[in-house]
Amino acid sequence: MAVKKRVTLKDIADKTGYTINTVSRALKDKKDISRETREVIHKTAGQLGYIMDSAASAMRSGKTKTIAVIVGDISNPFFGSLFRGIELSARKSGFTVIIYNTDENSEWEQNAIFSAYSKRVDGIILCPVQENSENIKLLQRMSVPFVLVGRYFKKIKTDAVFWNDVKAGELAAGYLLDQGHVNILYIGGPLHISSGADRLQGYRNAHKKREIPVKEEMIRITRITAGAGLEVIDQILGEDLPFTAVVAFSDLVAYEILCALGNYTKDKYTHIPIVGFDNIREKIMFPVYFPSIDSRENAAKICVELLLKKIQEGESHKPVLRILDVELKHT
Amino acid sequence: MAVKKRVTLKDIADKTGYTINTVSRALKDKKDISRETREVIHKTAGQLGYIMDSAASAMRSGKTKTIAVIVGDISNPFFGSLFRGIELSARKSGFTVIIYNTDENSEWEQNAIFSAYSKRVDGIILCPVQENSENIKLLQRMSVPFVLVGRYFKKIKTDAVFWNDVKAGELAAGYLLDQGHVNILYIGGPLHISSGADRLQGYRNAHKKREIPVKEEMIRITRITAGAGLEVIDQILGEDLPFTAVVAFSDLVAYEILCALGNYTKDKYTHIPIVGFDNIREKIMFPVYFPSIDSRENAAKICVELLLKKIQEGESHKPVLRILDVELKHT
DNA sequence: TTGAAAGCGGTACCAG
DNA sequence: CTGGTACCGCTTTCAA
Repeated sequence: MAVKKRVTLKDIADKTGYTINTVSRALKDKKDISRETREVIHKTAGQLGYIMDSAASAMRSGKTKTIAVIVGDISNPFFGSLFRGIELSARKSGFTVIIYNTDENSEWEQNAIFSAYSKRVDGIILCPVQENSENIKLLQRMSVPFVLVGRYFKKIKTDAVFWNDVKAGELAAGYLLDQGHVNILYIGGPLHISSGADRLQGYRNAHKKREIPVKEEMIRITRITAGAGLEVIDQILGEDLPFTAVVAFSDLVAYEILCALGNYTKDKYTHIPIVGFDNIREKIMFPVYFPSIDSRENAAKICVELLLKKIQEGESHKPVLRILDVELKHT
Repeated sequence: MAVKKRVTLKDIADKTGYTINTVSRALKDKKDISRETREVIHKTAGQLGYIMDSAASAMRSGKTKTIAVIVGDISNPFFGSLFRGIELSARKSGFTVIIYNTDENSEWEQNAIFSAYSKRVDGIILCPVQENSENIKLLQRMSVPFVLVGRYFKKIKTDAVFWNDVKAGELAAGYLLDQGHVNILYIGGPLHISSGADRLQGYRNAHKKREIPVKEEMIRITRITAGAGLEVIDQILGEDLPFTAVVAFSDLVAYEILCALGNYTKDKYTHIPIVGFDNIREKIMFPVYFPSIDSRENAAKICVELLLKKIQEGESHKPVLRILDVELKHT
């Protein structure tokens, strides 16, 4: 049963005596084809091992049933887990997913967008780099349906699904402040990233509400790619900064910090009070415990639903902001 | 600068006065087009914001410059990291990557293969479920270039890149045996999976070489999807099994086991001797340390190179097995 | 060096 | 209910 050449509609048409057209419609179960015909065609299609050429289909119909997901780095479990959720939801609606990594770099982000457009994806889910807003404007000009995830632009109206990061930052810092800490090291992401700015704002708010002054030297901004946490903490430890607790930009950064601190304490497994974000331990079990901020909602699913809705509605769609509520979780 | 409709070659042709054909070849920098013409065409293409329709291109040329990666679960950092490496290598050669998750389920694996075929991917990198060999035979019949990663079939000749898992198992068990442990719990993957079978073989070999008897009740086979480690250890702890050390199927399972054991000891962070596989800490820092088996080679890169070679060579390609040497790494 | 024409494999649209 | 035909946008081949 060698299947060297691709089986096409024509092969089925030849074998059954119907036209390509009829075969095409029969296989799509259009109701204007008689039950008998449909069955015959389906059967021979099965026998021949027919698999539709989606490139051809896409070309004519303009629909690829494919969405692109563009994120910083898929090997980051936060994105990995998000992506997995997206794939699951997308699959349920018959969509396939292409992935692009930006490494938090605008140029690669642009390449990804171009490539996705070139492949005629039906829509894009993007966690934007946010160094500038060029790429977003580009997406808008191309009029490809897209949804931002995890980050948003204050000045541009787009669909977006993101966490309430001001509240997140406030919860994190507040938790530690309420334990009596007043020197809380804050290691956060760049301020051009909305979550970076918002979480820091939350950190400040928490202090203000408790009338505790924020010490600016406790605030450290860093890259959010892998290894960044290590670098910062390494530097900080050279400064003799009197911090007694830490708010880390993500659980991953928190782990990096604990790794680094481990080198400076006798017992590697006694760690200082630290709070992270993303609650990665809910997805990947890990035997080191600290509180983490997260939402109860399924961001991935919400993204996909929103995107599909947007794809359906087309131009008439009005931008929707879905802000996910967050809470502090003790695993 | 509204770019509503897609810009096509025709638009450029109309604007420059050349034919579609000439435009196409000019944009591909074929040398049978005069420098002048090329420049004019490139310039107007830029002005109009032309982006090639790869669906159309693929249809005619048969090449999509896309590969599919099919793995168990991308949210597993092992696969996430592998995938990332694949994407990096593929990108360098101008390839895009589609991803499919099988959840270690043959049926989904088949769907993934069909979908990839339908999208006319140029090649596939697959970590096979191995419940049976139907899907591999399917791939061979479809004559899509593919490379297996992490697992191989003893009875079927295919291209494959995988770790020396017998040695891996031997190193892991040997390390613990040499520390004086004689009751080493082995928590491994299903035996139909090559790495599951091979690592267990290695565990046995290590005992044999040291003339230490293997106690069969120390051998536990489990699923390898998330949470499986927890289940097994939970059950084992009800049995009062006198193990003093553990060989875990992967670092992820090791972490799960440490989580579970944490519930039964006073100090959560004092853990029993355990050895894992994959050395996930090399990619993602975690402040819990134990030895892990891994290779020095870049599996992802090797996979991509092999696949691209196979794509180029076509039918003439002879299957290649790349067995990666492994070692025990103390982070 | 450039142009004309024939497809790639489907789908949309209209006719019968 | 089924067939005919144009056509999606690009690449290939051959001719000029």
